[in-house]
Amino acid sequence: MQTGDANPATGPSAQGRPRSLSKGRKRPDEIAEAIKRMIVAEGLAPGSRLPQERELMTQFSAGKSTVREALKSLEVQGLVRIRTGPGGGAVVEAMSERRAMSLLSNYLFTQTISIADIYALRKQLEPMVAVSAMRNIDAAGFKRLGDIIAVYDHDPRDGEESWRQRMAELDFHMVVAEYSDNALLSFFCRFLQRLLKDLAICHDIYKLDQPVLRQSGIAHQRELIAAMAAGDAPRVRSIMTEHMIEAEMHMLSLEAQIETRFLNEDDAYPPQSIGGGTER
Amino acid sequence: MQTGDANPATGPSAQGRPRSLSKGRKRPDEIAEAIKRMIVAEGLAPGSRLPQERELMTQFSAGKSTVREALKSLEVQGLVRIRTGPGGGAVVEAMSERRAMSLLSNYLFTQTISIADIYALRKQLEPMVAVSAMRNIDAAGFKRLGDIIAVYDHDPRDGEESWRQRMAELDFHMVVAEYSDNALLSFFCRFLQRLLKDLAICHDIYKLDQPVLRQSGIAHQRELIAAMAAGDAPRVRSIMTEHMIEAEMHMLSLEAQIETRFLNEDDAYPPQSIGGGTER
DNA sequence: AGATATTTGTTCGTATGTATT
DNA sequence: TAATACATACGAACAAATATC
Repeated sequence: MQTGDANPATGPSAQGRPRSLSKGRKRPDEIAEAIKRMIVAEGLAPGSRLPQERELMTQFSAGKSTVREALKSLEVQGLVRIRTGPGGGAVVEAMSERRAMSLLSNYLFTQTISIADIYALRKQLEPMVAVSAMRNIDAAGFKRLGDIIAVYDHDPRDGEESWRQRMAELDFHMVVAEYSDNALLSFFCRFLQRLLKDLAICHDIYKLDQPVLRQSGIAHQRELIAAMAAGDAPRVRSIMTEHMIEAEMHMLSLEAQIETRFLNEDDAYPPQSIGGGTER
Repeated sequence: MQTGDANPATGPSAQGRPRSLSKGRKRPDEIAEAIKRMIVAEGLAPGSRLPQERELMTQFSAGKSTVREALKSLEVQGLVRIRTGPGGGAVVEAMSERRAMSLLSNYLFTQTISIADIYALRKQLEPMVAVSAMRNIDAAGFKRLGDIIAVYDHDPRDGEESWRQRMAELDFHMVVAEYSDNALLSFFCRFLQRLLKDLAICHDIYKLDQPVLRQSGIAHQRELIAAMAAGDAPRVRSIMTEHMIEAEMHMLSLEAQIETRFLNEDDAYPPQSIGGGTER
């Protein structure tokens, strides 16, 4: 049964769309939910292929564009990726951290967030994540941290380089959090770091070089690496706490209230635009 | 210029779609991004109306279903709501916390999360959020908290009621977090609470009554209310910390590793299904 | 490398549902 | 109630991408 019985030009006559009931819910959403249920029910892992457009059309007796909308919805939610060509179609996908952050930033867009808010959290979470990372980091990880420090181990030539150094400082913490095995903690930390990278207000702050602070930051980070290598959890915690307090004081001395700016999942660090729709 | 010059049945001949460049990006995504940019550029607040389908079609020289897909994408992201009828169309919307959590849970679905992970965070964040809430809560807030406690101020008749009591205990913390003016902190706490409500493993745990723990929990919460009313921040912090430690011990004694289950934004507390696509 | 087949991507006329006036 | 304005849905035709031979 081909939805419309291949009714040529006449069209309207035998419309025949049962459409169970039009109880508020719209067709594409119903289909999207049905597909989701299918994914969980069959325990489809990332990589599994879903039925293709054609088949979904008949399966749900829906039109092409309706099915497409449903698929689009799933794509935006980061649950599937759609490919063209032979053997193409929708494949189940694991949502990227990047997309999760973009989506979340859309929510925060309407909220008011201050730098103080962010640091109130970082003061608690960064020490925790550092201790957690300590238990998993390896030589390669330490090398990555060392390489990052090298980026800001000298005076910046201009505001541009100063900004890049601040980004690298945040990358340092990004890498640390990456080694934590607490996925929630890691995500929260990295999200806060991402916010600091993208917030419009911070952008201006980062252009100013603060030699004293930068020196102190590097000192803290080197001590941190040593403490992590030594497996000294209390020391890791206290160093990171002090590091955060210092960073907070610096940031607070500049700006207080800011409006959340959007993160864009595609661009590098553009301070404004809403979080991404589709990967790449 | 009407997209296709109202070319009747001939159709294909003068296709004339410039399509700037087909560099990987697909049309609906381009349009969605363009609309997003429009929203930020013009600073459209929630409630503002976007151009309607017809106009967007001409504006982007795109077909109906293409525009529709773009709009669908924005809808899933919680940025607009679409209404039918005269004066209908897409209106800018503030993303709901509920949807933000659903979307985020889709990401966590593929990660491994343990109860210990959740409580490691709660131990830090709940005391913080309680202190933060203390500064904003009013008489009405205290009344809400008291009413919630009443739900579990007695022995449950069965596993069903025991479960409802556990939900109410989490609601207590939900309300506390609601009064914090740190939107990030509040969101993180409430998200953790939501996870505890929806995780499949927890579902089983909640069916067992633990009279001793419940009594102790109530005692803590009553002390907490008193400390908040008195504006005693250190006391609020220490009570909540102890409360969390106790709760963690209880939960850990039951289960360790769990797979993240999805949150569903529509249903009440169903332990499995992927987070919602569209509101309501 | 080029041709071909497969499958998604996009358009557009038509028809219908739904909310406003 | 009717008219109107708008979204919602269908599906055939065509375009573009991509895998396979």
